[in-house]
Amino acid sequence: MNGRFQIAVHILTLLHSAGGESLSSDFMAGSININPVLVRKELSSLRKAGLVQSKEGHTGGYSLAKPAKQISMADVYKAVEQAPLLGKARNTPNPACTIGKQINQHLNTLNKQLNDAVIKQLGYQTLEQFCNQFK
Amino acid sequence: MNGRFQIAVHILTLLHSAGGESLSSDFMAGSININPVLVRKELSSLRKAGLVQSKEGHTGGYSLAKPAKQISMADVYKAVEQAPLLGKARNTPNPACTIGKQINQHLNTLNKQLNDAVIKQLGYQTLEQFCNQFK
DNA sequence: TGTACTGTAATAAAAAAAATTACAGATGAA
DNA sequence: TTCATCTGTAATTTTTTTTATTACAGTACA
Repeated sequence: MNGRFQIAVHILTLLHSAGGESLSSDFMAGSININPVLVRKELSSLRKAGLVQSKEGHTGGYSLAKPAKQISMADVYKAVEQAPLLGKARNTPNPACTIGKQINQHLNTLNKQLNDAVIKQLGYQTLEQFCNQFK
Repeated sequence: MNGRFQIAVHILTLLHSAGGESLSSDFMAGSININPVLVRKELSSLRKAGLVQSKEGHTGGYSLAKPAKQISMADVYKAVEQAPLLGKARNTPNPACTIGKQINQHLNTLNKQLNDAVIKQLGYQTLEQFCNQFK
């Protein structure tokens, strides 16, 4: 179980708190307390999802690509989550068994329904609302 | 990310399909295609949650502790899930940073809200309904 | 033109998950 | 009664995943 979502939220919160100023991956790594390369990797996902923008070179860094009001926690989730919510089984059920043969298909359906519910729930909260909790 | 939920559902589906007959952990391990000890560990959680019952000894084995109609997918989730849905960060954010100092608290709140939503969603489906999908 | 960045790839180290081994205890069958 | 077949766990090893580290090419500005 990894912590990509947490890291992504932490990054976005830092960027929002910077109020438009751009931040470097090294600076953010210091607040999150993880390796800067991981931060850049996460930022790469967030950039591809259109949530942050980056600038290379001397005065480079990262900033939000759009107002925090227009970024929902569902957007963050969609940007970083890859594995099914309820975990991913590494086994291959016995195809000679009636249950084993079909179970993955039904579990996938369940996972999809749940994923939709989670995205809906996370869609209720914006990054701005999340950040406003900080005093 | 582990596959405990999948395994638990697989176990319960097998037990339901057995129609009251008890099954051994070895038999179930064969359908799921994982180690029998893992199956017994999972069954241990399910037993503690009141979803299955077991009998030791020669003609021992496992069976459902109540009708599949009275077991919801939320019950299964609650019986086996331990880690937060969106993953668990292993870092300790920098306490000298305003954001770092508070972020875990706010992420926990978010996680709790999401957990409630997931339990609600999973509560809509019973084990019986899940099993009825199998042909 | 050198310094401070981003962007990745490749590799190593650490942590988590799963498999395996081992064995005590229960229960019914031979 | 004793043996075979189970459950229930603990301890250990193996495998897989996650995170950290190293390395370096490319960009932009001072």
